[in-house]
Amino acid sequence: MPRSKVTIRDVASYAGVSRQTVSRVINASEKVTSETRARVLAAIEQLGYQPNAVARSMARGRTGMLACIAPNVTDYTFATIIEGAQAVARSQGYFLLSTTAPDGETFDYLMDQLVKSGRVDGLIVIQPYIEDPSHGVPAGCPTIFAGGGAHANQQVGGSVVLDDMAAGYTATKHLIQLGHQSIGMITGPLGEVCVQNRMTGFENALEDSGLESNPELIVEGDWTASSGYHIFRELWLNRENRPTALFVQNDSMAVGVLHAAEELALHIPEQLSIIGIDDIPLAPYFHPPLTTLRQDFAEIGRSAARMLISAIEQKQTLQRHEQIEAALIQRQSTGRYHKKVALNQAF
Amino acid sequence: MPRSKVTIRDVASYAGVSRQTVSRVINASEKVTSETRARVLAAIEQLGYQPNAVARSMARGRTGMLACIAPNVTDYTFATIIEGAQAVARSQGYFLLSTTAPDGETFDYLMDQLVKSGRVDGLIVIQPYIEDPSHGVPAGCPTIFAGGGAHANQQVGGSVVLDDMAAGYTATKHLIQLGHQSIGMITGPLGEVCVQNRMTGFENALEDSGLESNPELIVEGDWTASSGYHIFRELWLNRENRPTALFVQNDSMAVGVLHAAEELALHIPEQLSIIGIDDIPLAPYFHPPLTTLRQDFAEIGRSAARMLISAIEQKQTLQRHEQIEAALIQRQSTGRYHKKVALNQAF
DNA sequence: ATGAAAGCGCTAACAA
DNA sequence: TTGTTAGCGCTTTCAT
Repeated sequence: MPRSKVTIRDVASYAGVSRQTVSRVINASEKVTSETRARVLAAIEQLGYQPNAVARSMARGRTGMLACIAPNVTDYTFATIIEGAQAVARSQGYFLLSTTAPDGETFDYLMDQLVKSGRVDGLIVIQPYIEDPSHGVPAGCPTIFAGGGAHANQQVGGSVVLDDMAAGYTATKHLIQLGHQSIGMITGPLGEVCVQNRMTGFENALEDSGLESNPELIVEGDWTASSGYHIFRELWLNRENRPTALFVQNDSMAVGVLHAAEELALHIPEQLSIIGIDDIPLAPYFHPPLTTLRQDFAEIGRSAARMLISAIEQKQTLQRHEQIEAALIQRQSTGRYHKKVALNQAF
Repeated sequence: MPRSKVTIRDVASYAGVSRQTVSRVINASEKVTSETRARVLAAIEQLGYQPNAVARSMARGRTGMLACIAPNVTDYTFATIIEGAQAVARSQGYFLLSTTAPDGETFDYLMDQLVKSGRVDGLIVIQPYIEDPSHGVPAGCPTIFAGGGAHANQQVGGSVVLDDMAAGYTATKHLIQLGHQSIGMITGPLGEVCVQNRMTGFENALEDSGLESNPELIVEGDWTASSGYHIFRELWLNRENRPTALFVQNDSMAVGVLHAAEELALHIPEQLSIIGIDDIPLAPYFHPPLTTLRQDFAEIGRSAARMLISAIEQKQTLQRHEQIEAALIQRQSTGRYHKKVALNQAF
């Protein structure tokens, strides 16, 4: 779109005032007579004037634009964080530019193009990987780390993360309370912070109940349903000890497991309990409906945006670190451990 | 982030040239001695200079920023379109700002803030509703309508849409070819363009095969799994004529149907064939794996971004209208119609 | 309460 | 090939 033709000058001359007065009106300054204000407002209305955002950014040195960087935007969890952040940003007069950084090189490029070139005032970074969480966010750029994991040792920036350790603990405890003693786990990629934390929660829960974790029953997946499917088949068909319950670190993989179990004519939860994490919208519609932990991703996004804007507007320091708890959603994929049922498949 | 402190002036004086020369170097103009260029480049490197994007936008009258407006960004289909568009945008040196416009008021606000205030150079609009598709996109703003439906009568702007009529036809034809004669349909919200087109395709396919469409077997859903679930229960339990096959206008609703069918102890596809649309990532993992039509959403986004950038750079006119075809993905939720099986439920 | 002047950092048009 | 002169549209001093 070519530059909008009507500028502050036009409004000023139309209203018979100086440009500064117009500026004062559109910036809601108090130091204008209500009469002058009315005249200016009328002129604005008449001319259909809309202040040029680029010029304002130029003059003010701030753009009112935030960026959210995530590995991708199609994943339900990331998208929901982004949507939450966008809602808050917009309500506070900011815009949120979301973009993907699948690798470090892209991330660096974005830092140049977004931050160093002054396109945005602040950053929400969703960076789930353990390796170098900040990955070179330019010093002085207000940044909030969201969702991924506790980068608590971050020298700059606040964070809003899931309490993954508690989530792993809760999920595992749920299975233990149902009487399960042989509990397996399918993890996400080991290079991600949340995966490690969920594992720790898992181990802690077992330990607190005097159970031993069996390394044979812990397998690394890649978050996809496909990986859950293949891992479970392998686990069920080729291992000596079969678990009676499985903690799967996200719902997509859990669906893969459910599907494989179905193919193997396994009865869920009678022969195997399965718990996921995320509570994606389709979770209640799986076969059977999936017990899982609900994460409030939208709230993470909202909270991150709030923190970021506060920091930008210097209302508060950036050192806050927030954790969002997950809630157990009990459906039909988990059930009490019944020794007989688990051992003989005579249904 | 406060304005980056090193400007083109600093580089100029450091390199002992004028600002204009620096400008030429960073804009890859040919009219610079390779020796000067080297000196300037060295200065840039030394000082860690990064051109200020806002100032460039100001001087050039263009921002290099595009916006994609969708009803939401969490829906898999929208998110995928956005991701495709982002990839192309970035590869061409643009940024894509995606944002949501759940209602007309928000849309208008965005037009002011994004277009009239000069924040973006062009627009990709995902507006699935029949009512006023352009909804007041300011004249002169390069715009591409994506995904929603054929706004072919759009006076301004091109479009990249799904061939929903063909999709509806293909889905229905598939069921007919399996021998089904009593075919029901669960549609999306009737106010959406694609819904109408898919219905037309459905009707056409029936007609071409000499079948009559039964209005009793056509019910409006809202795209959610929950609506599919409830509609199907109602359809199955309270209607006189049960269909032997169901065309469900998206995969989420199809999952709801599958779930309800499971609860009713129906055998799919022996007693009922179900076909969806979208091919969401989890479709192969449903119970049974869902036959559906795959839509290449990423390609829609890519194509839309390409068209938009071409239009902005005046490489071509905006009047192109592209249609993306869907592909039948045959899985296990559809099967041949067997009269006996359908009539007696003795499995 | 209002206005005049001086930039913000860059590019475009013209000169040299 | 390089430098000079003007802006882009707005906000921010500082006067008045």
